[in-house]
Formats: sequence, structure tokens, C-alpha cells
Amino acid sequence: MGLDKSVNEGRLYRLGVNLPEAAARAESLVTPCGPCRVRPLAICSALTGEEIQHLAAAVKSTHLVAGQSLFNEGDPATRVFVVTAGTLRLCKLLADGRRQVTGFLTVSDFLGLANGETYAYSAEAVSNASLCQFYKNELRALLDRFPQMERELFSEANNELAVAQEQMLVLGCKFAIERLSSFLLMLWEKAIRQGLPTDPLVLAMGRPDIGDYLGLSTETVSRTFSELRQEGVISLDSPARVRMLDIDRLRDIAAGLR
Amino acid sequence: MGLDKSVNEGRLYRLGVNLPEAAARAESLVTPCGPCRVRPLAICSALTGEEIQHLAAAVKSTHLVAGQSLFNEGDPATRVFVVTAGTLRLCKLLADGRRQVTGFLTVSDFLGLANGETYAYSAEAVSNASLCQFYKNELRALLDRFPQMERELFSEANNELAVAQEQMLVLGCKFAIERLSSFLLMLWEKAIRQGLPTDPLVLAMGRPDIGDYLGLSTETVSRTFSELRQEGVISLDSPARVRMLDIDRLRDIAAGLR
DNA sequence: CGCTACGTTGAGAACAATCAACCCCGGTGG
DNA sequence: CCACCGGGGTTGATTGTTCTCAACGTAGCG
Repeated sequence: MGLDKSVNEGRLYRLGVNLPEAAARAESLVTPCGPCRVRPLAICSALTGEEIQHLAAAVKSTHLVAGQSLFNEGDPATRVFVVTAGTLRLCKLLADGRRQVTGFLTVSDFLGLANGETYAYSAEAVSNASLCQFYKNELRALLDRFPQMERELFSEANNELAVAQEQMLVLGCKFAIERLSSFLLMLWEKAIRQGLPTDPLVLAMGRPDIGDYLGLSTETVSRTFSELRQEGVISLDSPARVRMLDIDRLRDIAAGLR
Repeated sequence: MGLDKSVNEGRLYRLGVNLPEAAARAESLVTPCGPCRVRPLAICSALTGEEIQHLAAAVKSTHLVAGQSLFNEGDPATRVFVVTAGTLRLCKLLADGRRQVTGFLTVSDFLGLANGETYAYSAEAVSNASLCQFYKNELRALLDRFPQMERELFSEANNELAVAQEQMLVLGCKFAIERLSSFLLMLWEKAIRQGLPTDPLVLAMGRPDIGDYLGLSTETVSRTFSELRQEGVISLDSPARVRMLDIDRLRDIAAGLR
């Protein structure tokens, strides 16, 4: 993020592509990797100089428009990806339509590794997004050739595991206002890490996505935003632009301190 | 499990050890690894013949009595473990005492890997338990020497990630009866995988642990057991011994199909 | 300039938490 | 041997938080 504005704000249509499906199939060109702005952040940072050539030979670029699905729960798990622009959500569904968003992915995040034959979740674009794509068997060869890359991925998996456990704490123990505070805090810290603006903090996802991530209805999310606003903890320039007026208090609320 | 009865049913005292703390410090003897019953299941299966010698040189054995803590959230993360007997729980706490159990570990499960300086959760014995212990820096050396072991661990981390995402679905979307059904189903499938008895299925953990794992109060867990019993889906020989009378129906309930 | 998707707010219903009483069992000590 | 005690589990009554249903406002897009 902090990358292509046209990619992040729903204007890919203007590039001459009008249908989501078309946009997806359109760009599958081999990218050079060399000038890649994302590499220093992503697992590719494990590689140096000419090693990047091996990578570039195996990678393809993909674009998604907001709302478009990258793959669905149950699809054969043949490809893995690195996000280069935009935001994705990972979702799991119940038969009657209840949905859990298990995470949001942004620039440099890796996705697609599944131990089984099929993906255990679907991946969808929240905003327009771009990704680098490898085939899973090619990845295996790359990892055997570059052990440092496997270490990088392993470390990344451990991070995600810690994040998932933190999210279980949120979903299992916390009240609505504590959940939303935890979420805003997480976005705020990620924005700082990535050098993105924090005042206001720009939310890529809407109330329904936030609700399904936090185990709350959209109405409760909306009410809870209002509550935080009335308490003077945040202010809202627009539904997607949040100003953190009192981070310390937000931290206390998120931690369950009355 | 299915191992030493004396280890699983609170009788370690009879071996001459009377205090939990003493039990923990008592056995830190070098184990041979060679005759290890657990190895075929655990990450150690990545090693063959003489490689095991390297492992045996680095490993120590530890025992815990029910209720005893292995390490706490925030402790320096210096050691990693493989469970060889009994059941542990991983917990995260909020300041006011609210607790989330993020998982249960049994024979052959690995724990202790943290990317940070400290553990992000505490590990406690549900029943009496035994573990093999390595120091983290020794593990790093082992992984560099035996890449297959790192692959094994990476794969294991991916499994746990998938389990964690499934648990988010449970915590974020499901009703009490669906949560408990999902939990029983998970235990049942694990028991089958490990060749343990399933009729009755023996629960190592009590109602409070189940509640904190499922984001429910102990009272609700108890009521929901009764509900499943009244519906004829399960029967209870005792609170810890469950008979699955209608697995298909249990599956439907767990999946959210009314 | 309507349409649609998103967001907000209100009122009532539903699910689970809390508070409380009780049971059962195993261990302890009189 | 039996009464007492304590922990775990169950069940009931009440409270509370969040969901659902509904109305309304707003902004972007055709």
C-alpha cells in the first residue's frame, strides 16, 4: 500500500478493463521482479542478485478488482501468491451463509499454502489488488534450492499463528467495544510498520467485513464506532477515515481494562 | 495417551514425588530417544539412525502434574517441547481474568516456537504429562543440519494455522450447541487418528477448560451437554466419558445445518 | 435523477452470562 | 466408620449483550 492510488480506490475500470473476470485473466505476463518495489518486504527478500532470475522465471502477475474472488474454499490448491497491492480478505463459510473473515492481507503478505489438496478458505479482493503468482510445485523447487526462503516462510507462518491465537482471544473473550478497539489498534500498528498515514487511518474494508472478522453484526460494528466516537476515543471524517484521538485509552479498552 | 495409565490419572504422587514443583525439577535426565514410542509420530520422524544420536544429545525429559504450568505468557522463550504423554492446554489471559484456551496438545504435538523473545501464551498440564525438551538455540542448529526436520515443522505450523482458522469460524459464527458439537467431533476424529478408544470417548479436560476453549461459560457447556444428551445425539457415562450415538447428526449440528 | 449499496439508528427478541442452589464423589479427619 | 469438606458438575432464575428486523439517510453510479 502507499503504492498505486488507482489500484486502491476502485478505478481500475478506467484502465480499459470493465469486467472483473476479464481483469483477472488479462495480466498474466512474466514480471521482471528486478524493479519490484515489494520484494524487500516479502519472502523474496531471502534471494539475492541472480537468484532473483530463477524467481522471475516462475512468477506471474495477477490483478483483481474489488469484490472479485481469487480462489474459493475447496478449490484445488495449485497456486500460491504474494500480495503486491491492495487488500484481500480470507473467508470461511457455513452452509446457511454465516461467514467468518479469518484475516486481511496487504502488501508483501503471502497466501495459498495449504497442506491438503484444496484451499481451506476463499480469498477475495476487498479493494482492487495485485499479486504475484507461483505454482505450488515450482515453489517446492524454489524452497529446496533456497533454504533461506523456507526459513522465511516458516517464520511467517509462526507469525500468522500468533496473530490467529490473538484473534481467538478477541473472538472468545471480548465485548464488542473491546473487539473493535483491538481491531483499530491492529490496523494502526500495521499502518505505522508500513509507513502509511495514520491520521486519518484509512480503512480498506467496510462494516460487513469488519463485522465478519470480529464476530459481530454490521449493526453492532456501526453502533460501536458511534460509541467510541461519543466517548471521544476516535473521530470519523467518513466511515472509512478514522482519527485516533486517544490511543492510550483505545489500548486500555482493547485490553479489557474498564 | 493410550500410554502410561499412571501418567494420565493423577497418580504420579505414588512414584514418590509429592510437590508439583518438585516433579517438574525432578526428571531432567538425558533420554535415549532410541526406544521412544512417540518418535514415529513427532517431528523426530524426520531423522534416521545415527541422526537420532544428535537429537538424543540435546533432549531432556520433563514431567508435569495436572494443573501445573510449563511456562507462562511473557516468559523468555528459550525452550521448545514435544509432548510424549498426557494433555496440555495453551491459554491467553486478559487483565481481569478472562481466559481463552487456544488449543489442547497431546502426544507428538510440538510447542514453544515463538518468533519473539517471549512466549505469547502459557502452557499448562490438563492431566499429568511428559515432554521432551530442547533449547531453542540447539533446535536452530538441528534444523540447519537436518532440513527435512524444518520442512516437517513448517508443515506442522501450516496444519495448526488451518486448525486455528477453523476455530475462528467456531468462535465467530457458531451457536453454543454447534460449538460443542464441533469440539466433540474434533476430539473424536483425533481419537481415531491416534487409535484411541472412541466408545466411550474420554475427555481429558473439564467443563471450565472446554468453556474457555469454546468461548462459553462452564454453565453453558454443561447445559449444552445436557441438550445433546436429551436430543439423543450423545450419552454420558460420566461427565468425562461420552458416547457418540449419532455421529451424522453431530456433524450436521456442527456444520450449522438445522 | 433514480437506484443500489452502504452506513446509521431504534425497538424488540434471542442467546448466553451471571448469580445461586444443589448434587455427587473422593478425600480427610474425628 | 462416618461426618465433614471441597471441587466439579448440573440446573434454575434473572440479567445483559448482541442479533434481528426495520426505517431512514447518504453517496456513488448508471
